[in-house]
Amino acid sequence: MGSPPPPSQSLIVKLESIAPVSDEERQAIVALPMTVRDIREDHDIVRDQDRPSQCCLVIEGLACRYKVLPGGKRQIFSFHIPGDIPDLQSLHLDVMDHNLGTLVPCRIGFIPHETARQFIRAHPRIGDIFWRDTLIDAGVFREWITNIARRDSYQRVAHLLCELYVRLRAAGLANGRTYAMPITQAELADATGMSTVHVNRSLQKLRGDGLIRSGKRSVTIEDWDGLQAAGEFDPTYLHLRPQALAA
Amino acid sequence: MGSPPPPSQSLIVKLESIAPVSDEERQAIVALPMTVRDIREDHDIVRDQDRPSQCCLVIEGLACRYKVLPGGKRQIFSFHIPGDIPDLQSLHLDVMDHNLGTLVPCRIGFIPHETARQFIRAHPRIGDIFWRDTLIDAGVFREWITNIARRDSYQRVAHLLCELYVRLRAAGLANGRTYAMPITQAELADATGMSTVHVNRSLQKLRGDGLIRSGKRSVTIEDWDGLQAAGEFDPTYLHLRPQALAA
DNA sequence: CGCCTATTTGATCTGATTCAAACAATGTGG
DNA sequence: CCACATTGTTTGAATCAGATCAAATAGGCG
Repeated sequence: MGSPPPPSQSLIVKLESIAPVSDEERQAIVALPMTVRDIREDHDIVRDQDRPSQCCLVIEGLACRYKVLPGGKRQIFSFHIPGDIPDLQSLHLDVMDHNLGTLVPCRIGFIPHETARQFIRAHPRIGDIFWRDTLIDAGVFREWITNIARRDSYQRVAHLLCELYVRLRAAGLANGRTYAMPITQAELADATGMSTVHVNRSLQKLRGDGLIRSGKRSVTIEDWDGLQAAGEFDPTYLHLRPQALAA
Repeated sequence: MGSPPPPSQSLIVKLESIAPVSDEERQAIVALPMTVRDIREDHDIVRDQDRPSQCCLVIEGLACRYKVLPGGKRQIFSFHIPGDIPDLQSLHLDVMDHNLGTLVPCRIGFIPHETARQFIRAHPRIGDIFWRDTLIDAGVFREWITNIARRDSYQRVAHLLCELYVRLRAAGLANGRTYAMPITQAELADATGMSTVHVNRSLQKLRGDGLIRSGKRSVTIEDWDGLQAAGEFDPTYLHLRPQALAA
């Protein structure tokens, strides 16, 4: 029913989840020119050492930032859902220090740096929201440091599931207590610094404890309070506005 | 000889290490009004949950960002040397999601948010450098994630020592291959997600392997190539300008 | 149906933690 | 200037969480 939402709809929802956006600004975002491209699963969008000339907006799908170490091990730094601009940093840091890749088939919008810069100049308040967004990113990284360094495997996985849930809910992408999670256990392992085997056992324990149910590429939270407690999860670091947090 | 440098001198050096700064901008920075205060060792400058109304510049000393977990464990996210503005983020994120504290007696400059905002408006290019700086912060966090999640204790400590060295050198605070490191092993443990005991043993091994010498609150790098190799250290993620990197 | 990828299970091994105590360095007050 | 307290470093022994290795099972899908 009705025409499909413009590609920038998810971006508007995202920005509104972290700061107020005026009508005029909303319209400017809708008018923001971008090239939309579909990218297949497990494909790099931007690579370590690249010097991107555009930013990319996740319109549909799921992406992640990661790095591959000399020994071949992979570390995932963050997952990116529709509305995220994972390489906003390339506006100010010319050379990439990590990769950005898809986890599932994605629809990605590309915005040339020059366009983005003009846009920020014309709408400085949105520029500030962008800055704010990159600062939240940094907060997420700090939380991941804490998670990996100081929590045991069970807590780690619980925490990650909480984060995904709250972010997806704020983006309007959760269905009650259920959300799509097309992430393999190997990828969860690369994100949490654990082995696949142990991710599996931790998930089993979370299920056994009645905190979650996990089916085919999706998760249902059975006991939200319990899951938060298990992961010592406190969403403050996501700096979401109250309405996005409650959602 | 001559008068002491103005408190903003370290800030200028820092900004120049990550982007070019014009004469006019340099003068504006020197003129930037700030309140200077000496803060004693092991004291919090800003606390988790605070809503700061000013940013702080490390003029002298060493500070760190950290969080304390429910169980009482502490995680250190970053060390901050003269020239750093560790809570620049508070300009855009009203509530703190971590603490900022001193590790040694520090001289700190406080710049009211309103002043900083006006300054950025008047000197947008410096605003961009500030943004860039917070993006580099995020890069450092990512590297710490990698370090903690994917490297063993020996590598972790080596990597951290490399990072400190390169940053201090870029700030003009290294003396050849020697630099002040008034960080206890317990603090190194809190930064690397290890136990004090193991930090100690890793340091001993680094010494035994002839990579470093460490004396009273200082470190001397005996074998720079070896130390970098041991820690898989690659300074790209610090996004320093070539001249600052070479220093 | 058969191939490929993802999940699950079991057994073993190890890097790092924990606990406990000695030792060294530094500072403090008498 | 020394006794004492305090904080940081070092050492040893026991233990454990999680990695690793290996193999079985379960889903998707062409």
